[in-house]
Amino acid sequence: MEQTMKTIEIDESIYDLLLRNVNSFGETPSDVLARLLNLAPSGNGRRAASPTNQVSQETKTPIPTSPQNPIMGFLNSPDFLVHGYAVEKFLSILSWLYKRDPEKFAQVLLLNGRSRQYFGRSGEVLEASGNSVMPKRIPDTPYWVITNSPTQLKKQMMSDVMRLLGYDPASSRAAVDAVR
Amino acid sequence: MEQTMKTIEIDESIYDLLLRNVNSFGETPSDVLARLLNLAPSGNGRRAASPTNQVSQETKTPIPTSPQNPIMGFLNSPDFLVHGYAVEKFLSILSWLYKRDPEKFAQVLLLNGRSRQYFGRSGEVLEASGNSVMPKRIPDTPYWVITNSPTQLKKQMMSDVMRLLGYDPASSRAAVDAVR
DNA sequence: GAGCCGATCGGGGGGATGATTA
DNA sequence: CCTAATCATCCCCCCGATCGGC
Repeated sequence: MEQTMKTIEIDESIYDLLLRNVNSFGETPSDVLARLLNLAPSGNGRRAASPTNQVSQETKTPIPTSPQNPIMGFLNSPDFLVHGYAVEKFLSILSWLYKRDPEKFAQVLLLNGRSRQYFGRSGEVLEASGNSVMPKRIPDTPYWVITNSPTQLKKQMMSDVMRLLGYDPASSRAAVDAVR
Repeated sequence: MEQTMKTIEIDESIYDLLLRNVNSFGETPSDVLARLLNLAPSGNGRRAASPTNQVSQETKTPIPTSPQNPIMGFLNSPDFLVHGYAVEKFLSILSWLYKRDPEKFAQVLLLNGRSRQYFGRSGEVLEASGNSVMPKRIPDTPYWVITNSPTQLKKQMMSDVMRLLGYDPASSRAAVDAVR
């Protein structure tokens, strides 16, 4: 067990829970936790084989292919798949996001870069914040976005928008990957 | 909602797992654990048939999640969540603190390092106290802070500010953790 | 402004890292 | 001299916007 240990404080009720789940002599709180959380024990011993695990253990997100995710459905729909350019896809996704929750979408107005304003209620606002910003109206929406940016930045913007609007990482990743 | 706390040592891999499962600012390891261990079979739709993995808990008390004190509300608000950089978050929190009590905020002027002045009423004051100090105005505030410091020091500063302004440890910790 | 998209490259800033000092 | 904490240099990444490609 050559592992770095960390010390944390836990609520007594959790402590009790751990106690109740001690399975053999000599188990440390860490051992019990590892089992309960379904982690492979660090050094020794066996692990409880339990495939379905609720806890997100890795950063790797297995991308769901079926529309378990509302946005997946959209990203695979003809309406979206028509688009060829990254800009079109970018705008299209934003438009869909707006439609899903027009109120909350207003939050995107908070996003900006070092100097540029990323979103606005008019193209002029955006033009004022930088040069050759190429503002475009997000279709069927009262909002505008800047459009002159590396694809990588468009992805970044999409990621920020998704986070702000409260989407889960998987949906966010899907949307980001779709900007291309 | 005061609970006795217990201190335990856990494997670093578990610690990392907890970190990856932090859902909102201000959550303690205990909060995260509570959520993970408490997991109902499945939140949505189908249930994972994995009794092997089920935690024995006759605990009827739903384990408390993070208390909602005012600053946590802010830390989870769009206004704060927009920010990507540690500096931005740092400034944003300070701005919020100022707004809550502009008078008392003046206390921060007392904070300094070995040679550098940390806060001031102008950028020049701060520049005079060190090199490449990168003074920035705290938004919507007559105060400036130095900005060129390791994140760890920004956290320290935040901690000091919170203490000076009389915030409780939980709020302080939440603010400190949010600088990242 | 009006052709439009977006890669490329210059510039600037964040903040890690190594230096410095108590 | 050694350690811990602060300082500030400087690398790297990110953003901006020009300009090449279609």
